[in-house]
Amino acid sequence: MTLNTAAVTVDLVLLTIRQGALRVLLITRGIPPHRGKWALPGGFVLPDEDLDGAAMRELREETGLDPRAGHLEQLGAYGTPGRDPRGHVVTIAYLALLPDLPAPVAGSDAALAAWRTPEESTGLAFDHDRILADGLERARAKLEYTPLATAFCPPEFTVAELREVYETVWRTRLDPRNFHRKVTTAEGFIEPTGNTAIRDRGRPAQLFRRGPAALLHPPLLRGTSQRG
Amino acid sequence: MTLNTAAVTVDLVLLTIRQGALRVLLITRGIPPHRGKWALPGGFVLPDEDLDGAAMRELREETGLDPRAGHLEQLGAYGTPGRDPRGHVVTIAYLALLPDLPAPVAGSDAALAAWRTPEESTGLAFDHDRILADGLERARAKLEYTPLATAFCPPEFTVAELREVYETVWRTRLDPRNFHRKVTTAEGFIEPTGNTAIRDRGRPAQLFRRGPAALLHPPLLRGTSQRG
DNA sequence: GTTATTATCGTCAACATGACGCTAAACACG
DNA sequence: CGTGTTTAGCGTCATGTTGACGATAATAAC
Repeated sequence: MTLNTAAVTVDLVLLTIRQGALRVLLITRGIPPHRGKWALPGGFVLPDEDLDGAAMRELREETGLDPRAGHLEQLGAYGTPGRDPRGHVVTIAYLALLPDLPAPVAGSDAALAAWRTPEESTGLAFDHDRILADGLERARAKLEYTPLATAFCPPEFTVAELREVYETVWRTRLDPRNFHRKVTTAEGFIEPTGNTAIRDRGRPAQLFRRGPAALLHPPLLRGTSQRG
Repeated sequence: MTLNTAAVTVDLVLLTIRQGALRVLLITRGIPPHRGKWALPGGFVLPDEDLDGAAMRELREETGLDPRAGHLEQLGAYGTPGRDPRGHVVTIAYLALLPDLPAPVAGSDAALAAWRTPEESTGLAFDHDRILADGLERARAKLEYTPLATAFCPPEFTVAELREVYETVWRTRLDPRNFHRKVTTAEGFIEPTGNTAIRDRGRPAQLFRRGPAALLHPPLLRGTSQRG
């Protein structure tokens, strides 16, 4: 039965919004191959460990975050021969959308892990450039027809904060009034908590939490308005 | 580096429309485990073989079909410990949408392979019930916002044939007039070939081929009309 | 010819969208 | 306190899209 075996790893595309920009968590590799290069965090799947379980374990190890705080889903399998010089290594990539973390990165040396923008994140080890590109594309597409933008937000958030998620991930500006109408009328997207908050300036805003919907009806299409 | 290795297989969810129903290709297992049970076709990834390449090879072996005739995409990785009694086996599942094949199933014993409806396809070997369910869900979702319904059609097809694809996969009825308007106005979905064809009865219909679009704008949402 | 059947175009009300005006409620400043 | 600035959130309107369905065209069967 040992016709052909491969090592199986999981790699994580961890996305968050920090300092007004979409950022991905990268680590520097401490051991060969690609020693010293930037790479996506990841590791081997342990014996008797579920793929999803391995991804959740890695997420906890890298960020100290409970996977339930954000969103974690499988992105795809990458197994091109030669993608790892050590031999046949198949990696299962996962995509996570996370709220901005209170602590930088728990459990990791700050010099070895950093939140980078996608533009700063070229030349990664292995085929991680491709995996990152696939993850970004998946994230952008999913914001249209799922309520996953809320995964980038803390438990309570304002409509403006949710709009900033869309504007950041899609690299566009959205009309605040039309956006407000769309997200508050989309069934099950967000629910008012009854609380209000003052963010920087201006009138206080209502706080919302994520609603029960798994799909957006109608979707928030990207062809929305550009604001002056 | 041999910390933990697993066997890597590909399994295929091959969907087509035959005799007015959506059908999936199943095989009967000739060897243990699960000998005699129905299962999705699949096999081991060969050394130095790409995952996509292994899926295309299996597709050719099982159907005799060129992968370019339909659509083939990765569905996901399944690696729960215990899913295969032989040990740690991770499978990469692929989803294919295929036109109705001229020959039944080339290169396979007819008694060992069959096109079954999803309703007939419960109790499969391994975790193939789950993989099949995920594949069906993916196919249904993708018809909404991609032009992949054309992958179920021959190179030239009528609007009515395309509509039957949607009706079959979604298990609904769509209004022929509104459907015609939507697919002919959606940019790059289908292109007229200039030919016409008479199908069963009635006025001859124009023939179309698939257009260049990769995404449907606007999407064909499922909330369409029920016809009496 | 008449009838049955399907293709394709047209109409219309309901709804959704994008552009944008307007008021409300906070803070900063004098 | 009053005024200016900022953001929240509501309202309006022209335009586009959708679903329901009428009408006509083009074929085969008879």
